[in-house]
Parts: sequence; structure tokens; C-alpha cells
Amino acid sequence: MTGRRGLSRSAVVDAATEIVESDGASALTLSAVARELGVKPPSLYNHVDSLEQLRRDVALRAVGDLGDRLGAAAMGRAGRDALVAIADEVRTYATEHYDLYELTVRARPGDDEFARASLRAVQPLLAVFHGYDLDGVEAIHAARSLRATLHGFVTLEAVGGFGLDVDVDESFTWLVERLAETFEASAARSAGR
Amino acid sequence: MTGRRGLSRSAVVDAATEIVESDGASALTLSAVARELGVKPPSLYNHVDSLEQLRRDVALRAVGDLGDRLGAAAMGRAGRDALVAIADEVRTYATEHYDLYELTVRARPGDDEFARASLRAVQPLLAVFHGYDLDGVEAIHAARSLRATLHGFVTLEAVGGFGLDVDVDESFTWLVERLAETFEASAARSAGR
DNA sequence: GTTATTGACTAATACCTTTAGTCAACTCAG
DNA sequence: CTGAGTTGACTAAAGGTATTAGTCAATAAC
Repeated sequence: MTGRRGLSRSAVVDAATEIVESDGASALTLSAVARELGVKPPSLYNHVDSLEQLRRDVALRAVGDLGDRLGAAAMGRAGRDALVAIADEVRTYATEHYDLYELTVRARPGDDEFARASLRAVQPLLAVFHGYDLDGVEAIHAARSLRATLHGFVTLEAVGGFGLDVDVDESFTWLVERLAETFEASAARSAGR
Repeated sequence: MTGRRGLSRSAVVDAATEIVESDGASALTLSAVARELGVKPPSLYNHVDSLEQLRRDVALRAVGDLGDRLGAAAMGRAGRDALVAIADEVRTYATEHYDLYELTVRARPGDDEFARASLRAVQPLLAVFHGYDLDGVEAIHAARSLRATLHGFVTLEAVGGFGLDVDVDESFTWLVERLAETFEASAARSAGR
């Protein structure tokens, strides 16, 4: 019953991702992964360096996924259209895969591969501003604001931070609409200067 | 060397809070708290029900603190003035005590005491809108947007999510300014209807 | 087919939380 | 001021976690 299984780093990350999705990030333990794979915990060390590195691999895959989705959402759209599509995509991803989304956010200093993946995931957001005519510094303020706003909203929503009286969809639409107006006004001001 | 120490629930929460502040939320273990207090781990169970409940107590105290600060910041101010003061206070708290701030955000379903403390902490934000003349639903959208925006910004900042090229203070000022404009425009639209 | 490598295993260490049971030291009633 | 009751520390122990070291069979390479 011992022999070799078809285990690999990627299969381990698969199992870990499943655990995070079904039971949350705090349920991700090497023991749980080993159970899932029908293997003893020490065996995992043939494919993974540590629990922390496994978490990082799960996060890396998630940020890659998110980047793909945002890229697809931005494809062929510009300005307000792109903004709405991207905002919806972020919210959908965060709602459907909150624990993965959370892993996505934490900065990992010194991890270049992760940094590149993060940068790639943010590109579609930056591309929103190509439609508007914002100068350098203003564009950076706007981009930071956009990220912050989307991140804050989806986090509070996922964490149950909003009361139940008013439809959250409506609030999100309202918010995105206001963001669009803000960016348009900024662009106008930039242009008029 | 055994005898009784001057231990109490509140002293345990003190020690736990210190650990969270200095080493992060994940460093909060009963063993660490016991070490800090010069006591063996099982002794803590005379004052605390579980690690989870200790975490909750730390969070409750933090959300109370934050509420006090925001209340003080809002005191005697209205409209844009209040908005700026509150925004700064949230950012200051989150920056100086990020791990505590994080504990503050997570919803704890069924915990009424915590819910009350959270509600109290949010009051100053809601009070911002007393200055503006926003109708019910619009005010709720605005309040959600305000919370989301502030939360997102301070989280991304704390987590190192912003690049380093442009001053983050400036971005924050820019963002708060745009929020103020947005709320003013909303109020005007509401009034004109 | 023999050899080298790979990838599972068992054993062991060192944490962690939590429960149970013990006993000394305080508190307070009489 | 003394003895009963309560409080709050302790030790012992169970069960979960990550991780390292060493072993050995099965696969892969020649």
C-alpha cells in the first residue's frame, strides 16, 4: 500500500487550494493536505519546502488567476466601460473565492516572482486610465484610489461588514459610478490646466 | 515561587494586546501570553475560556479604542472638516496598530457586545453625512463607500501594496478630497430632485 | 539487468491548546 | 483568631501541529 503516488508540487498546490476554498485559509495545514492526498505529512516535504511556502504557492496561483480574469475583463474596453467590467470582475472573484483573494493581497517582500504576478494583475486597473487623460502623479493617485476602493468594498462585503437594509449590489453600482465621475472630473481638470 | 499572582482577565488581555502589537496577530498564543506573565499556560484558563475568546477580547478592546478616537476626532466638526479629521484618524490608528486594526474588521456573527462596539465605532463616520443633505438610501451608499474607501486604503498601505514612487500622504489627501467632492455633488443632486 | 534517484515511509523532536486533578493561599463567618 | 470555602496557581497528560533524519522500495536511466 505504500509505493509511489502520482504526487507532484502542482498536485499538492491543487489540494491546498481546495482546502483553502472549502475550509478557509486557517484550515490549510500540511496534515490536512496529506489527509486529502492519502499520504503522511512528511511525504509532502518531497514536493514542498514548508507550510509557509505552500501558502505562498497557493497565493501565487490565485494572483495569476485573478490577473487572467481582470485581463480578460479589460480586453476590448476602455474608460468607464473598462472600469465597470474590472470592478465587477474583482468583486465576483473576491466574493466567490474570498480566502484566495485575501491571500492575494498580502505583500511578500523580496519575492520577485510574486511581485511580477501582482503587477500583472494590477495592469488592467492601470489601463483604465489610458482612456482618461491624466498626467503622471494624478494618474497614480487615481490608480491607488481605485485599488483601495475596490479592495475595501469587496473585503467589507465578504467579511459581513455591511448591514442588510439596503442592497449591496446597488451600493457597489453607486460607488463605481461615483468613481467614474471622479476620474472624469480629474481628467477634465488636468486638461484644463 | 508558586503562590498567586495578581492575574486577572484584564491583565491577560493587556499582555495579549502587547503581543499582538509587537509580534503580530499570529504570534498570539496562550503559551506566549503565559511566558509574558511568568505563568504556565494552563493557569490562563482561570481567566480566559480559550485562545479564540482571548482574541475576541483583544479585538473588542481595540474596536472600543478606535471608536473613542473617531468620536474624539468628529467632536465639534461637521461636513468636510469632520471627514478629513476622521479619515486621518482611521489612517493613523491603522498605521500605528495595524494588527489590532485588522482584528477590528472581522465580523463576529452572534456576538452582540462586539456588534455594539463596532456600531459605536462607525457612528462618527455616519455623522459626517449629517452636514450633507443626503436622503436615506443615498446616505447608506455614501457611508458604505466611505468605509470601504478608508478601509481599503489603510489596508493596502499597511500591507505594502503601494509602490514607492509617489508620496502616499499625497494620495490619501487626494482621495479624501475626491470623496468630499463626491458627497457634496450627491447632496446637491439630492436637493435638486 | 544493474545502478542511481526518487518518493514514500517510520521515528523522533518540539512546539501548540486544552482538560483533569491537586494543593496552597487567600477570604471571611463565626 | 480560627477553620471552611473559594480561588488560582500548579503538574500530568492527551492530542494536534510542523519539521528533520534516516530507511527502503519502486521507478528511471543507462
